[in-house]
Amino acid sequence: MCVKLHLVQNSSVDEPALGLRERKKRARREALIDATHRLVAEHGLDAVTVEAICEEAGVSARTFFNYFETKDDAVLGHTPWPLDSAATEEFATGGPTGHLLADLQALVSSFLTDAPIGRQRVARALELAAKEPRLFARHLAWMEQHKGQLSALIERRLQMGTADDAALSSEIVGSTLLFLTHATFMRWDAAGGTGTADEHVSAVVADLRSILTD
Amino acid sequence: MCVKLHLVQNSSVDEPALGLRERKKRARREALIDATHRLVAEHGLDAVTVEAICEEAGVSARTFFNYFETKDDAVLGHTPWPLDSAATEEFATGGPTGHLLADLQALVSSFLTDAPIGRQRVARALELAAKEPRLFARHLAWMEQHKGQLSALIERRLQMGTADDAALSSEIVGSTLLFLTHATFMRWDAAGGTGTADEHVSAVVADLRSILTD
DNA sequence: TGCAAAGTTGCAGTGTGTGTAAAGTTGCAC
DNA sequence: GTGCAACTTTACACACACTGCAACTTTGCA
Repeated sequence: MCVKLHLVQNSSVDEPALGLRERKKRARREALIDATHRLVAEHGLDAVTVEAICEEAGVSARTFFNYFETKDDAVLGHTPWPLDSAATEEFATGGPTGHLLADLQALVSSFLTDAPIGRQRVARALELAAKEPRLFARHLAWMEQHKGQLSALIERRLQMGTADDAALSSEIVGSTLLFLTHATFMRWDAAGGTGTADEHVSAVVADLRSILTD
Repeated sequence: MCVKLHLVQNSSVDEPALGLRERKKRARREALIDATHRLVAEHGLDAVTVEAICEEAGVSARTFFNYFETKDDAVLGHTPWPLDSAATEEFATGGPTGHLLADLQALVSSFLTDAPIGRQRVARALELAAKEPRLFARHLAWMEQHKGQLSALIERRLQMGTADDAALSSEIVGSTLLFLTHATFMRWDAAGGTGTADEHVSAVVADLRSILTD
């Protein structure tokens, strides 16, 4: 199968123009995700083989695994999580507001908003994940993988916080951060992708608080 | 390899004496878990094949998969979650205290305490899971698998609760329940398995509350 | 003792994921 | 443009997880 890649010229100003190599890489990555979505939507996760996906995308099976660790990751569009953004740095150094909870919410919001995969593709991934529990699990696992980095981030933050905050373990704060991200993600999805990440994370926090303060 | 099973005579009064068949089944199950623990502790998860485990346990590879869905499940001792215990029933019908939070805590505690696998084995599983992120992931996946049942449980409970509780979605309560279970599980492990599940779940709730009420 | 139900086993097969080395592309300096 | 270094893709071989199936063995029970 002969497939042409759509190479989009990056016209943003702050990002230096990407070379052909990098653009091809991204295009191929998205082509693989899209091919996976198409096939899985039609036949279901287990009935689709990596080989079939590769044929659809016009790429060798070996290449597939250069892009994704597992088949499931291709559906989810998972890639190593860029935990070195401006938002994470600001959080670690005590910002943006100085209140732990508010800043956690801001961080969750930035995670969901600046996802390294387009909004539409996220939506399609969610749709499929709802039908295939295994995908959901994989998503959780993927988040869990980054918990070490997250904990380190939080460790930095807690050391410059108030005495109150410092009494918390970075472990539990990290878990909470993951939980908030996850729950917000789901709530956003349940709302059909409408609204902003900010709104949803606030709603989740409110619910949680109401459960915990009986 | 010729391996003899240790068949423990069940002497409890309320449980009718188990037949030979059932006792053998349990013994084999535990033998498989133990063999897996031994080998994985020594060589690491990825270096241990199912075949090796079966040789150690004196069982055919095919039999292994009659007991566990995946290799990872054998480490974790996972088995279909018995969500029809007395504790779950009590929770669904508004008990034991009538306060949602307190009853959630009791439920978490019962999950961890009445695990269908012995305390020691749980401890060993936790030890191994700490070193192998994939196991953790699988554990999360396993919990996620039961979320549907959990949601149904919570749905029943919420319908007989106060107006306050009824405003919550069973979704978020279910997620919270899973989160509490998970976080407590980890905290218990971090404490080296000392203390009771009750104590740890309370501590987790306290921490969470302090994060959320800035 | 004998029969039905439950459990175990070997075997063949599918599919995921990895290591490796050769072949093809791109970036860049001259 | 030419040429070389760095990076990517690809084919191939392989290990291993896991499944379906059809004997075969063991247990429960009359």
